[in-house]
Amino acid sequence: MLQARNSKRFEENMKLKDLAEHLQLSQTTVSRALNGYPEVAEETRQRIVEAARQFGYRPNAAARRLATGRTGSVAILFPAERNLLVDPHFSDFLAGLAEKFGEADMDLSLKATRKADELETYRRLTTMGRVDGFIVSSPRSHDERLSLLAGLNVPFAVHGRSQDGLTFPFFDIDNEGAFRRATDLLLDLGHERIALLNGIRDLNFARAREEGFRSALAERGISAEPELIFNGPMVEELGYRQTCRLIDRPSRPTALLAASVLLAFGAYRAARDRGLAIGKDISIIAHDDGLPFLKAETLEPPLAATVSSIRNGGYRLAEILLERIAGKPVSELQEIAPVDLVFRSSVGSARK
Amino acid sequence: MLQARNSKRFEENMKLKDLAEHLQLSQTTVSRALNGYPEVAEETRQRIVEAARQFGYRPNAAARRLATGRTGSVAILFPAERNLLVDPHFSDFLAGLAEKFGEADMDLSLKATRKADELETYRRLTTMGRVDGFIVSSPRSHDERLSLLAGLNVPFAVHGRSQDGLTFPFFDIDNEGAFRRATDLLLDLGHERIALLNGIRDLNFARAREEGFRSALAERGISAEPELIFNGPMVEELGYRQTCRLIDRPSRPTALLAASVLLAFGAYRAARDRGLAIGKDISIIAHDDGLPFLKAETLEPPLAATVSSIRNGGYRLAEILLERIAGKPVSELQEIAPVDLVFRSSVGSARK
DNA sequence: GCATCCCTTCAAAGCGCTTTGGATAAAGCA
DNA sequence: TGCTTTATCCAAAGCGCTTTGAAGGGATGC
Repeated sequence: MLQARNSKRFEENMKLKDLAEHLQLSQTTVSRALNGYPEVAEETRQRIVEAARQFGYRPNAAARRLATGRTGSVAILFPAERNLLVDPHFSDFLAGLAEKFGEADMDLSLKATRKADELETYRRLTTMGRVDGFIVSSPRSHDERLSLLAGLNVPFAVHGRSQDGLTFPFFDIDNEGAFRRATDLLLDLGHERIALLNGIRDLNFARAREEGFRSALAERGISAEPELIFNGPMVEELGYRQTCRLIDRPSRPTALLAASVLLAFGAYRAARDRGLAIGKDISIIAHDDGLPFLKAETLEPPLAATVSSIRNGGYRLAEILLERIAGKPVSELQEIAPVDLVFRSSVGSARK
Repeated sequence: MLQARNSKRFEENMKLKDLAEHLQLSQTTVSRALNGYPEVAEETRQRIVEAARQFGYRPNAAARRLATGRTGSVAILFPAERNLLVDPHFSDFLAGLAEKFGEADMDLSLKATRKADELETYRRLTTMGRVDGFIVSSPRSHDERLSLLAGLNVPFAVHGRSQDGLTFPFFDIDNEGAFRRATDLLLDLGHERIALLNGIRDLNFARAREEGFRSALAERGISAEPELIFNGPMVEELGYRQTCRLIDRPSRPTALLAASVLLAFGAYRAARDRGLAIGKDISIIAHDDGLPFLKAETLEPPLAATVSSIRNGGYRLAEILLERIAGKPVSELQEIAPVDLVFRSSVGSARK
């Protein structure tokens, strides 16, 4: 707790007061001129702006924060245990956030918290007034973070949705529709034993994708076989292992739906290992988040996919949070982006 | 520029003044008690701490910042163009930073800036008093960020070093030594045509690694062939492509030194494609940053490596910056971590 | 000509904390 | 006992901005 006293900052910069004195104007006028308020004569404003530029004057952030109550920063928390940062989906999403917040000159602060401290951290950051809002990523179908934040009455925006009937700003893609259509495509091509390699079960996007998958099957009177559905982290390794397992079954699936290109990449490796021709012996289709280092279209054969850039998602969600902070009503800040389905040669008709 | 007036924050929280009044004490005493200063009677402190806990009092961050001059936040800038966040080396490093700064309750703020704005952003954040310090990553051998920051007189800590003879706090690993020893090992095993798959040329760590490589060769009277040295981003794809190129040369190298497990992973794929037995027909050794999803020891065959966790590096560098901010002299904040060399079966003796 | 308005500008009051420079009372010392 | 220390606590002065409430002066309206 003990803190060093008397730790004044670097060299002294020019202050508003100094600038005002130099210009023979009041601080009020200078402040207003610089912040774009209308009650300043245009000529005066010019003078002020010019002088500020010349002296390199910059308003002190802490003082401004205290006076306005706005912090100019938002936070995103993530579990320190799960190595989320290393998940390229998350990183790419972060990149989108950082880009937009950078443009808006807002600080995006990253917080690793242990699971046990997470809710308390939201509470603490809020009541200390350390942030203007939060980005929440990877919501679970039932997620206590959301009700907490709603209760704290602090702006937040969610990457995805939840199932607990709360109302909040979010950006999501049409996961259910995407997977329904992808499944439909496979069904149209005559596939009936279709496997699903999905994300971690609790996460809402995985639930939605499974729902889309199931409902497409159900419409044709097919019920999903539990053994053909896998839930887990979306990494190459698991795509490989699960696909091996599936291929080695007595009645192997003829098609495979993967929740990430990473999983599909593993599936490709497994198929090759087992000597199966992708697009012929086994069809593979995946959701493509647009990860820059693993492009669906450059795989061999090119991978059919439902596509939606997760990085753009981050960018858009940042905009949503900014608008929320600016006071726009929640009802106007709920966005569901459609997902394209791109047909490529990794899928073909079922060989009976 | 125009900003909404009158945007007061969420519900009102208890303030220091309220707490002091309730306790019938002065703000001074309450503040001191809570911040661990000695001039408060222990009994009084107990009362204060208890009351604070009970009312859920939290000091307002902006007010504290203004009063102390400390912001409680540090920033790391990265180029928006290069998709650095998606580089797993960077992400893992970030994870280490986030962990330590989280423990210290410091905000770590991520800033994507365009190359052209980068220096100006450092300047702006500093003079506005928005940060207590900076983390600088991936220094180039000659890096203008370092001289700028030194001139701004703001604390910063560098992940790596540079060649321009500046003095600053840093954490680095012994890149040169690591690669010298790895090269020595290969030479001891009889290899003479050794290739180097390295990182981007401008980056200082790549320079150091090449230096280590060259000096080991030079000691045995061998001079490095330029065609056997590759510089570029450390991704699987390039490891694959470059290794293919090397193998297809008339006199192919018998050993390969890679600056990342990702590059080595690509090299493995290339060797397999070309029907070469790793550890026999071609020896491969890499630097292992400890990326959690790609473990050198689980590759087939296990990959020999110089190892040093980049995540721990991030953690340690965060400590260094914190100590710098707390006033510790630069000379005590320069750390070069040794690198272990782990022998595994991906290297074997040269077949003549 | 006088009252009314608008356009500019200003002085001063916060924002909620930390910290300086005492003041008071109790304790130590001679 | 009288005086210096020491241990506690306090009032008030910032920190550097934004914003409220007012005022001065020229233009307008009748």
